Amino acid sequence: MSDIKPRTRIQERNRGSILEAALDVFSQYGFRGATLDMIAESAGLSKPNLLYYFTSKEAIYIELLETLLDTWLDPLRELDPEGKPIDEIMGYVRRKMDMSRDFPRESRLFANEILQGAPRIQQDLTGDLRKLVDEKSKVIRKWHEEGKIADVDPYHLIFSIWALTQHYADFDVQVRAVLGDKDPFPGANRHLEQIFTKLLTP
Amino acid sequence: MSDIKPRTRIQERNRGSILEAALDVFSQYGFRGATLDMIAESAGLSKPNLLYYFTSKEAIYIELLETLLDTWLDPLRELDPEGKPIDEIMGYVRRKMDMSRDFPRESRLFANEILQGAPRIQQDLTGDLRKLVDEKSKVIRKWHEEGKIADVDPYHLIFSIWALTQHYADFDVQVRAVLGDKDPFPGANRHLEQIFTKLLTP
DNA sequence: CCAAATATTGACCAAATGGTCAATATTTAT
DNA sequence: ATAAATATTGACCATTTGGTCAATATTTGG
Repeated sequence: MSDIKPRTRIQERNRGSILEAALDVFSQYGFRGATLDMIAESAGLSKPNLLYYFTSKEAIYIELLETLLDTWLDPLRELDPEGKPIDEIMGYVRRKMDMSRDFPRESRLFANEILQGAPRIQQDLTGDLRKLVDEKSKVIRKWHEEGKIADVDPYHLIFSIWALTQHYADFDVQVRAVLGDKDPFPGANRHLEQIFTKLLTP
Repeated sequence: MSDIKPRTRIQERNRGSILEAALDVFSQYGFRGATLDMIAESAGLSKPNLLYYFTSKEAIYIELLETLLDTWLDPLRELDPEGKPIDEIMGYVRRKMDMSRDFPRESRLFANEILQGAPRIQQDLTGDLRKLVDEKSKVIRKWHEEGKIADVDPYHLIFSIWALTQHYADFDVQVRAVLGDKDPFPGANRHLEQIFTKLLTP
């Protein structure tokens, strides 16, 4: 039934190396600024070898972007309309902070694609993302109408969460330059807890 | 005394066109992803003509970055230790929002340089920026000790202001994809006013 | 072990890129 | 009007870039 051959040991290994290396390079230099040579060198392969596994530079980039988008919306999807509102929102903030701490390169890949004008994910933005944000905005608005949280603009609340959490990944270089050797995340988590608790408490 | 020749009418015009075009291209694609041909075309000049005015791609980029950094810290410098704390901080937020609205490309140029690891402004980050943030953090801490504002982490407060204000410039494509045709800034300004007023009120 | 399948890579290619340069056009200032 | 200074750009260059390809090496599975 399935005509697709399973991936060999070497394919698994090398595709993984390439995607790992590519994530480094694309997240730093964006699509146009990255080169196949950079990625190949970082992956420990020759360029033709790399191109044995992926048909083109674009194919690598698209694979990374699609993987990223598959998971990037999950934290917001988990916001439960039946849960306690402040807990649910704070849970979302925590999930996003965990992602910024654990997947900074993915965050920067996304930031880079957005800075480029989002040429490859425009449909995702106006489609799935918009729908999800619309949906969760209704939930947040309803929570306010039930007196469970303060009156906030749901859209700008969600943008705030993105802005504040992703900043620690995207502007990591700047944050660490200012803070010196100190890990930013513990203080950031406390600070964001404070911001959103005060903001949302009715 | 001064050996420097004044710039001619044509030099002023063409340097301006080049810098304007370069800001467009560098803010979208970063240094590596931008090309002299793109900039020249956007400026309405030939590439050798462009290079008559600037010695290299790097020289154009550095000029833009230096101009940017000259003004980027001004809003924070204006924070007056003798003023009313919440007014002063809200003033800073407003100045930053005005910048995001009026100079989105500059914000994106900065974001792009940071994503690249800030190779050309590392000294600015660990030098002037750090000093200024340290200085204003002391002011904020003192305001709290005098009971004028709530207890907040001054560093993360400043990062929050950066994150929330710059987001509207840097992720403009995403914000507008979600909001549709609606101008994000009025709602954003109200929302940020709410966030910081609640956060800071003792 | 061995043949088939997969993986590797040096050599190569056309196009793109950051420039350089000299001939020519335009502007300036007297 | 005119000579000097400035501005413009086609042609060119060396290097880089995203690939392509065939010879060879390695792995796989019977």
